[in-house]
Amino acid sequence: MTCILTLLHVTRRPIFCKRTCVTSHLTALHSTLPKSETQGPGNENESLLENLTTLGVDVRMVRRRQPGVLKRFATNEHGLTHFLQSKGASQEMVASIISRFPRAITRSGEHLEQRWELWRRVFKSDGEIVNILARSPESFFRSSDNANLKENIVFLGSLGLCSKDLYRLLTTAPRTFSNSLELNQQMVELLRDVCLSLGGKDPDQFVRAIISRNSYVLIRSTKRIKGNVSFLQETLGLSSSKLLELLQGQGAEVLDLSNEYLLNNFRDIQQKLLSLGCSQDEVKTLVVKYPPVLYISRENLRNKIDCLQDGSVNIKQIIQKPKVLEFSMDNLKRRLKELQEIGYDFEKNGIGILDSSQRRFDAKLLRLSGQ
DNA sequence: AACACCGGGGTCTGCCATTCTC
DNA sequence: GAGAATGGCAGACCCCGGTGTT
Repeated sequence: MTCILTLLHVTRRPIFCKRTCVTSHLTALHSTLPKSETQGPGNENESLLENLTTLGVDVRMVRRRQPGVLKRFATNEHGLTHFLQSKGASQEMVASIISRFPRAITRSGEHLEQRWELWRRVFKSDGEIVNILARSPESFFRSSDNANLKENIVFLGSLGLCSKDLYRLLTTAPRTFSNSLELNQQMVELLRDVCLSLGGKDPDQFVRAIISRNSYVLIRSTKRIKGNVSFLQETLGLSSSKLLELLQGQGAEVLDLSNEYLLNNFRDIQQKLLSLGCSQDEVKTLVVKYPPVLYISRENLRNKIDCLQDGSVNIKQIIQKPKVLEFSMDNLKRRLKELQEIGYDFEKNGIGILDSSQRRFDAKLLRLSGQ
């Protein structure tokens, strides 16, 4: 298990204003909180409150999130602080970690050492773990069951994921670690069942394919995944083998969306295309050719289609080459404008130029301008 | 050279509800 | 019955380039 590591770079996925929303939400919430939540009940441990304040912890946040912790007499805030600092966390990080997941201070030094050692079986440096902790304290601290964690690591390793995929799984969805072993096993069983029910011959390979393409599957409910598979099956009317292929391919990317979101987005796509004179079959063609279209928010999708149409791209061309929808609005607008300036004819030349990489697009544009 | 096809890369938490445990 | 542990939820893309074919 010690070889489960490969370096990976971390950049982005839309982090949906979550943190800023929480902050503003907090400010708004605080002004309306009942007195007991801002001042605290009388049975809180005063010396603990002092300790936390000294450490820079946001006690109001603690009181709001896990008030029971403040009533405890035996806590380990200093031990936790020293422990995390010895691993490279800054004082601010520690304060933020405790503020966001107060129960962290109830973990003993021995427990922390053990848990860290287990995480280190997957991550090769303390710094990587510190970064994840700073991002998501709950993933590390929510469970106190180290034996379960150990079993989870063994189980996830036994799925036969390549080291890169396993590392990515636990970097991007560290909550997987804190799931009960049973929960993770249930999801894997569900995926195997889906595969077998669709006539697949290699359920293990299917599980690996799904997890490799969508790291979030294991932190979703089986109800959600099951619902989405059923929805795709019923809506797209594909044969079992075609659906199996879809799920192992780009279809995996939309499996973790909420059932309702998937349904609503499909309806939006359908409504938009039908209003443009397309047939029901063409709606399905679009989704099958490019399942991630279900991921795109309603407004974004409408804007992109409108923008392309305004730039003289035909909706039928979009259906045939839906990958163009993957590009940002800004990018599409820019390209359409540049192409318009040189009189590019989409009807004659197709829309392939729109979904090429920037480098290829620029090179092509240069050639066309030079002619 | 130009194009189409295709798959790769990166990427998630903080909260609430329910169940468990003491 | 309180606090701890665990399960589940909402939210909502973009870009690059290898390779085979003509």
